[in-house]
Amino acid sequence: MPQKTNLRASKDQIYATLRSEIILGHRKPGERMAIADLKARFGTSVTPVRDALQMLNQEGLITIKPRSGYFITQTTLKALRDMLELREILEVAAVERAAETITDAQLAALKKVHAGYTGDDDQAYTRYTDENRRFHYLLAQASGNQELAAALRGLHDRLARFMVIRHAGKSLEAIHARLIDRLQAHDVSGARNAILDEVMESRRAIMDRIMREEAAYWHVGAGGDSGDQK
Amino acid sequence: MPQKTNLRASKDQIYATLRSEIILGHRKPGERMAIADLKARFGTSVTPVRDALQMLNQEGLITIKPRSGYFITQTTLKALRDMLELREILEVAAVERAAETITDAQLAALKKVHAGYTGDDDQAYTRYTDENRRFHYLLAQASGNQELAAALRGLHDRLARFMVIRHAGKSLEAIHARLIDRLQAHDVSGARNAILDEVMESRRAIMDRIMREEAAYWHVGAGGDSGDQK
DNA sequence: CCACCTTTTTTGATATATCAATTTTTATTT
DNA sequence: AAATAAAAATTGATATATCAAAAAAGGTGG
Repeated sequence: MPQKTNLRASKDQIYATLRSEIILGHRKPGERMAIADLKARFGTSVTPVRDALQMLNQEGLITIKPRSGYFITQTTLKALRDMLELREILEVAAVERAAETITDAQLAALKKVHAGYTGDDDQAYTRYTDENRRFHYLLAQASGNQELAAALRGLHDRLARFMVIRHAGKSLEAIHARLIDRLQAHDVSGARNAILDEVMESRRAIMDRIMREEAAYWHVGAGGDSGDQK
Repeated sequence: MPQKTNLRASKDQIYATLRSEIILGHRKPGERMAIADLKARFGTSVTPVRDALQMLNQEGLITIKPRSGYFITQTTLKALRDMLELREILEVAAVERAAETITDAQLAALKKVHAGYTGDDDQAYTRYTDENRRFHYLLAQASGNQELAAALRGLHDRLARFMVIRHAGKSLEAIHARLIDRLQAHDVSGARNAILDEVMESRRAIMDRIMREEAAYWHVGAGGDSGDQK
C-alpha cells in the first residue's frame, strides 16, 4: 500500500498507528478512544488526534457518538455478513478482469508475495495476514480498475480484524497457487472459481472464529436493517 | 438519504452545503476551497471547516495538497471510466439481489419516486437528477445489503457531477418502469438486463457531455495508473 | 531577457484556551 | 430502597493564537 510518503505529519502517524492497532485486533470493539489519552501518548495537541479519529470514522473503524466519545466500531453479525457478500462481489469482478489483462510483471509480483508464505506456525501469523492482504491488493490492482481496488482495500481493512486464518493457512496457500496458475493461463472462469473457493474458505474461517472465540460480543437477535452506522 | 439528524453541528452543515455544491457542479474541478473564505462565509472558526473538508476528502470530492490547499477533485478520464465500471458491477449485484427479495413496501417506495418523474423541461433538471439518485438509493437498499448500498451511494455522489441526464430523461424513465416491472415479477435476469441498459444509457449520456461541453478539462494523453489520488 | 536566489506573503497545520453537551455522581423525596 | 432531580465532572466541539511550510513576488547576476 504505497502511501504518499506524508508520514511526517503527526496526524498521519497517529492515524496509521491507531489503524493498525484496530486492524490487528489489539483493541476491543466498543473500547473508548479518549482524545486526552491519545494526545498524551503521541505528545501532540487535540487537532491531529481529532483529524486521525475522523479519518478512521470515515473508514468505518471508529464510531463517533457526537459530543460524547470515540469508540472502536462494534460490528454486528448482519454487517459482517454484508461485508463478506460485498467482498465476494468485488473480488470476483476484480479477478475476472485481471484474468484477461494481467501482465507478466503483475504475475511476478503476485508470485513473489505468494512465495513468502510460511506454514501454520503461530508466530508468523501477523506477517501472514499482512501478506494475504498484500496479495489481494496486488490482485485488485491487476484488475486495472483503481476504484475497484480502492473499494476492496477499504473492505479488507474493515474485515482484517476477523480474518484469523491461522488454521486455514495451508488450504489458502493451495488456492492462491491455483489462482495464480489460472491467471497466468488467462482462464477467466478457472480464476473465478479459484477466488470463489478462497472467499468461501475465508468466510468459513471467520464464522468459525466468531462462533467459538468471541460469541459474547455478538448480538444475534432482532437486528436487521438499522440504517447507516455513520 | 436519511442522515442521523445531526445537522445541528456546524461542521455537518458546512459539509452538507459544500457537498451539494460540488455534486451539483456549482464549482469547477481544480477550484480552491480556502479555509479563510469558508470560515467567513459560515461564520465559524477553522475547526469545523477543516473537519468538513477532511470528510469531503475521504469521499474523494476534495483533494488535499498538504500545507498548501484544498481543491475540488479533478477527475481524470481513466478514473471516470473506473467509476462507471464499478458502478455497473455494484448496480447489477444490487438488482440481482433485490429481484429475489424485494418486498411490496420497497416496491411501493420505488414506484412513488418513479411517479414523481417529470419530462425533459430544463427547470426540473436538478430535481430530476435528485430523484434519480433517490431511486437508485432505494434500489440499493432493496438489495438488503447495507454495505453494498453504502458503496453505491458514495459512488453516485462522485458521479453525480457528470450525470447530466437532461436529454436522456425519457428513455431512462422507460427503463425505470421496465425495471420496476421486472422486480415485481421477481425476474432476476430481466431486472439485470434492465439495469444494464440503464447503466449503458447513462454512461453514453455522460460521455456525450464530457466530449462536447467540457472537453477542455480533460487530459487524455499518457495518464494511466497514477496511483491513489489520496 | 531569462534563470536563480532571497524575501515576503499566503495558507494550512498545530497548540492552547474556552465553551457546551453529556455522563456520572450525589442528594433529596416518596 | 427506588426513583428523580440537581450538581459536579468528564469529554468532545469550537474559537483564537501561533507556527511552519509552500507559493508568489521581487531582486540580482548571467
